[in-house]
Amino acid sequence: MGESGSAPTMKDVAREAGVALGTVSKVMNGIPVGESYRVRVEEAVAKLNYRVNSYAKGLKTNKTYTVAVLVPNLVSPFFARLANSINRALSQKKHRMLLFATDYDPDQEQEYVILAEQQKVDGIICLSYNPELKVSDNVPLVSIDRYFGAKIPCVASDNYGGGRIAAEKLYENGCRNLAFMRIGSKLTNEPNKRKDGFTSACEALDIPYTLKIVDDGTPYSAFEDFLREHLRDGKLDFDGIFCVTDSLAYQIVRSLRAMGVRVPEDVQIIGFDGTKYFGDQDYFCSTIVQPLDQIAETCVEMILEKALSKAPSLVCLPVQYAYGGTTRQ
Amino acid sequence: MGESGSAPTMKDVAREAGVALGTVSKVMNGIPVGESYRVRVEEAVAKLNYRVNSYAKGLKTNKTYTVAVLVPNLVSPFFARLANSINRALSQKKHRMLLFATDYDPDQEQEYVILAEQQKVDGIICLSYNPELKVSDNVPLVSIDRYFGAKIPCVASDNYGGGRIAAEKLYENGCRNLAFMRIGSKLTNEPNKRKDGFTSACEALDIPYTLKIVDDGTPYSAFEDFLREHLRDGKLDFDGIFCVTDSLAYQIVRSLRAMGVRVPEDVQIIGFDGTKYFGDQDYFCSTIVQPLDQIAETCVEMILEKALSKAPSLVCLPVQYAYGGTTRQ
DNA sequence: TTGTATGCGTTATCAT
DNA sequence: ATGATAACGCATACAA
Repeated sequence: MGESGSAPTMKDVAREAGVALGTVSKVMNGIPVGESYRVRVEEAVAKLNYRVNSYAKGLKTNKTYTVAVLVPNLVSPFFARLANSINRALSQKKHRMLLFATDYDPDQEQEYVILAEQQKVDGIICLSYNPELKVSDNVPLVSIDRYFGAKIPCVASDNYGGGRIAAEKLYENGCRNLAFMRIGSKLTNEPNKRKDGFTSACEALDIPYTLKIVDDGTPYSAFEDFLREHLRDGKLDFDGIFCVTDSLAYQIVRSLRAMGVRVPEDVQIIGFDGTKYFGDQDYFCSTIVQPLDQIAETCVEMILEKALSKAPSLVCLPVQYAYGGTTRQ
Repeated sequence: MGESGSAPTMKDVAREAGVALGTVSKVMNGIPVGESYRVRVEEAVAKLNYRVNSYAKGLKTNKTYTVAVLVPNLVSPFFARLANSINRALSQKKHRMLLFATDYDPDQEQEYVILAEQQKVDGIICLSYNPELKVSDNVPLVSIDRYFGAKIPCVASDNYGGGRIAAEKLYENGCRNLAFMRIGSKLTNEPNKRKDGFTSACEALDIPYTLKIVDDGTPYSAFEDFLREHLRDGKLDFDGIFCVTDSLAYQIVRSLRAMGVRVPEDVQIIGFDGTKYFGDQDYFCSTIVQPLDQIAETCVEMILEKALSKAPSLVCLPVQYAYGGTTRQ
């Protein structure tokens, strides 16, 4: 292309079309120019296969149409779907997505934030596990699921409400003795509210509940031990279990079935997230579905909003119960 | 930051440190300068929280350390894992990933390729469904799973070998009447070779086989009809089935069990991809595992290689059988 | 309406 | 070794 094999520039186009540089710029940006000029420029563009250099443009305009997205990985279906939804939302607004996988590592998160800043992105959307993430205040940042303080807007599902719905649904389905299970960080993030909503609903319904909460890194067998402790004569103490994620719920279902406990006949189980087989088939389990598209769209809108400073500091979006085979219908 | 609220530049740092612009540049790029100068610059950088503007740098150096990755979506576990592996491989080589989801749409693919070119990426890695994708020849492109001709390197699993392994494994496990099932594009992409390897092995083993291949868009029920046609007195004609993907295999297993056919007792099933529950738990089914990390690393190495022109036009990487509960062990 | 000139933040080539 | 200066490709204010 161009003269020498490197990409053609506006100058090449201008020479080819026999017009001035500024005219080419105008045509490329849809600014009206004389009809004949426009045609000649467009022909030259087509002939040379010219592409605007967005680096030069970005340097000049201080706008890159690029947003950095930080998630732990793309292997967990939840993160993958989240990234997918964010990507779609950005794409609709003519923005591109720079994706960083942090692997839950606070140091990497910090490093990627710095990289994103160098990259002069128009904003950063992150699902962070670094409680003391430092970010320059000249780049907009929206957090998902983690409240960083009033200065940084946080978008999350209504985790508290989801916990309530789970308890209420189990109650409605006849359960009278519930359990909540969770493995997770001690960081104060929004998903922790799932438990609070759950216990609050149990208390309102006046039914007993048991909590089994273990720290990150605890082997899964801790849950199996817990289940076994509550198993007497092949019957479980509980008739309903709320698990903090679908992933955990799925494992619990397997363990219970292996122990001879029937799901949902003997015990009903509800997970959280709304994960589906292969992304598009059935739900793994009955679940509280997170509105990922809505979360993504909200994040993107907030990031691209100029007035981020006076955005709400926490946005909670409504969740929904969905049947997935591990509850009575 | 800086003076006015906008990000500080090298000029600001130079003024703050009382040195010349060029000196700051050298420090930022690790080029040796006098010890005292270096310290002063570093202090100024820290004080101002200065970040190199990669757009200015990219404009000057014509190197962006950014690679565009095009996949259909991040919802399918296979694509998500692939993107994850590519991201990791790029990250290790100090490159960033610009992710585009094409939704299988040839027009969008073309559009994103153009966008990537504008973005002056150092290369493009794509898993394309557009047989006539046009790409300027001044930007390196590596294709996954689709052979575009000798000029564009293609990286893929050894799909043919995988098909063979599936047939041989089923035979080894006692199967003597096999079936292959597939839903998929008629485009000539590498995964089509799964069938060829399978049939070739069947013929070598001298065992009969049946093919059920339907076009994209065909409802899944076509497979259930097919199964029912081959069901006599609760027994299936086949004792082994090779499915083109884990996703299909999973559905087939469900259908069969619903029909009262036992898996793996009555019929053994092998899928393809190596997909796991929630990305990190068990395999969905017995499967031919694709070496995603290796595919990703190969793509990245080739893209960052200067001598892409004399790269091999097709690289096939070895696959492996893995037990996942739908075969006899 | 079209053309010209300046500067965005950086690197690199010069003299010094 | 350090400091001044010219590009990189583009947008834009200004002059024609």
